[in-house]
Amino acid sequence: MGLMYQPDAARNVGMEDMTLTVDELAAWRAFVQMQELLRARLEQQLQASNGLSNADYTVLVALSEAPGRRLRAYELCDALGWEKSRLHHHFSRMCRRGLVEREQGDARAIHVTLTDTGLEALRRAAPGHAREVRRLVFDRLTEAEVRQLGAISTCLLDALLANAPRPARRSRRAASGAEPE
Amino acid sequence: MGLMYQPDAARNVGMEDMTLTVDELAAWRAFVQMQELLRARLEQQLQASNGLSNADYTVLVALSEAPGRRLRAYELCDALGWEKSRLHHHFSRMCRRGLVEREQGDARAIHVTLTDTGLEALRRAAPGHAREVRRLVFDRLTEAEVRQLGAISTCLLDALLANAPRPARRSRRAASGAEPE
DNA sequence: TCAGTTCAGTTGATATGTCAACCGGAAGCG
DNA sequence: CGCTTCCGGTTGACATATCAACTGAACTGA
Repeated sequence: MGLMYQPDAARNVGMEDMTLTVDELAAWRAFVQMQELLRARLEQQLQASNGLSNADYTVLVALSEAPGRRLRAYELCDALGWEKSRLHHHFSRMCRRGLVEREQGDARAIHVTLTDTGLEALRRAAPGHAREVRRLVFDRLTEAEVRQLGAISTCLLDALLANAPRPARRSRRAASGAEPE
Repeated sequence: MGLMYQPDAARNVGMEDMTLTVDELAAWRAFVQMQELLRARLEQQLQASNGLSNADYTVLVALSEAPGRRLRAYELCDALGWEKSRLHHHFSRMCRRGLVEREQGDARAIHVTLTDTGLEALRRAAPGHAREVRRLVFDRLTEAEVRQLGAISTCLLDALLANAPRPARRSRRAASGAEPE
């Protein structure tokens, strides 16, 4: 997703049955580009200051909030919205760095546990990361815009979760409150 | 970036000097998750229907809009906001698939040219992709929300482009109108 | 109890993105 | 001219993400 959908694109590409209006086009392009740049910046800040990737950070946060600072692998997958393979690979890398530990539970259960090292890394990284988010995002928006952004995001997120891909996935917002179903 | 910044996270992680308000937290979490899911869905749709990645698609669109369907490598970098290394690697892969061609110009100039095959692939992919964007995003939003999303995105994007990282980058919105400077 | 299925987890191939180091032509400057 | 610096482009190492195939435990139903 990039700078596509410009009015010109319709001509060049044969999208005569244009599916998006000009306003939508403009909003979409700005959104996509903003979102990519923002992601890259946050990634760089985390990486440079703490040697963590966004993915690392996300895993650490999820574990730090779990009871006993650990979760079963598939729970973590659900919480993050990751597929099991991604988690497995990433988990292995984080294990090597001592941020998390693998524990064999009963039967097939594999527990992912946050180590002290991991928690310490998260503690060091969190304030700077939060500051960056404030600096790049919330310092630029009015209160109304923050509300709008939240509303739009929630609306789109719900739709995305609802019409899920293959297996009707369960709720993706783990760790926030009561478990679904 | 994931489910971080929950009120609980502050306790667990020692972010007592909380940098984000509760409202901001909620908006941020929804935004991040929505954005990741949306990206994944669009990627899957493109990949499944046309064997293209988002990155492929973005390159194809940028080239299709360029005069003569070609750009110098660094222009393409600028247009996409990619670093040269990323472009080089991706370009090589797309070359192998016959979507684009490499042309040695004068001196150091390398021209990236859209092939007929590439244009054809773009033509086949564009309508479905646009439909997916409409289905997942614009069908869910009111006109007001579309305007808000555009305004917020533009605002944040400008800020991101302004306080650029290392070398003060030039404008990132290429291919949309007159060339900068 | 056994067959078929589901499910958690693993693995490997491949695609993708990032970083830092490098190469050689171009530009600026004495 | 000769030197340095800048810059477009290349390369390789590595981290990351995705997919499909596989393993073996647990469930299901006869």
